[in-house]
Amino acid sequence: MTRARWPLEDYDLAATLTSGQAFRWSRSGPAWEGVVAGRWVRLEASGDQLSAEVSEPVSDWAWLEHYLGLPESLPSILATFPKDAPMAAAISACHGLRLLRQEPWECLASFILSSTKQIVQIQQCVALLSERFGDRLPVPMGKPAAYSFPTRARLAAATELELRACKLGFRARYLAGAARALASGELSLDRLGNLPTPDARDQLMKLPGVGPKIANCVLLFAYGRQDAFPVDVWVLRALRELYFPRRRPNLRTLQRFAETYFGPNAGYAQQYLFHYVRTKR
DNA sequence: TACCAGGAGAGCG
DNA sequence: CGCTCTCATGGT
Repeated sequence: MTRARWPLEDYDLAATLTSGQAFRWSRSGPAWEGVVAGRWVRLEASGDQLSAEVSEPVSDWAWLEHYLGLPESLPSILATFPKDAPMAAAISACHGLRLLRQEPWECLASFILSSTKQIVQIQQCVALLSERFGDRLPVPMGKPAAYSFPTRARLAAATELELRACKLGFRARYLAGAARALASGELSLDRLGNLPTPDARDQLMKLPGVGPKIANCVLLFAYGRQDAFPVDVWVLRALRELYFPRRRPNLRTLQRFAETYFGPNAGYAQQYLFHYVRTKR
């Protein structure tokens, strides 16, 4: 089977795919085309249905359901958010916004090269890396070429200069260092899944180019740690404006506040705040 | 032309 | 610690 359908409830596909968590999706008319788990995928949401199309027959769609978080119930997550005015505004502005569950290596690599870059630039870097170091994937007739995201081993073997040619700039050294540390077995992304969130975060931060923000992005967007709360400048601004309009708490203070105040799904709440402040201007 | 985006890491008091 | 500067690149 190359097509599948699901009922869709409380799911804004466009907002989810463009909310700065994944960087491989491009709009194609009413649909979205991208690469998930080494497969070319076309997604279209119409009314209360989601349809997916892939280029080669598959017998099991669990990989895509997992990526999209389809089994997850959004209302029960939103119910854990604090009941305050800023959160209420964010929820009503971003109805159906979801968290994806991405492959850890691709997510980590994407966020290592994300620092000081806008979403379009990150998309461009990821596309260049995939084109040059990934494998060409089968696509339906007439579609532009698509490539898998390069493996750690492949990027570990690349020179820093080759990575710089993908417009990574000073992040090329970080990505090469992280790819090599993982390829050598010095650190295993698989083992992180079994660790408590703070320990997993410490492990990630041993990698070059990975600080608290990027570690939290990976925990949230790839490992499903919905308590991880990435604070970038947008969220920093939002927290200060919405919750501390008079004082000016520093990053550390806000980080601690966020992790307790927003509850067990703090990271999910963060995504709502992030998307809310980014789209309202 | 000069300046800005916006995360990690190094350097400094 | 906590602040400040630098890093590469494309856009204004």
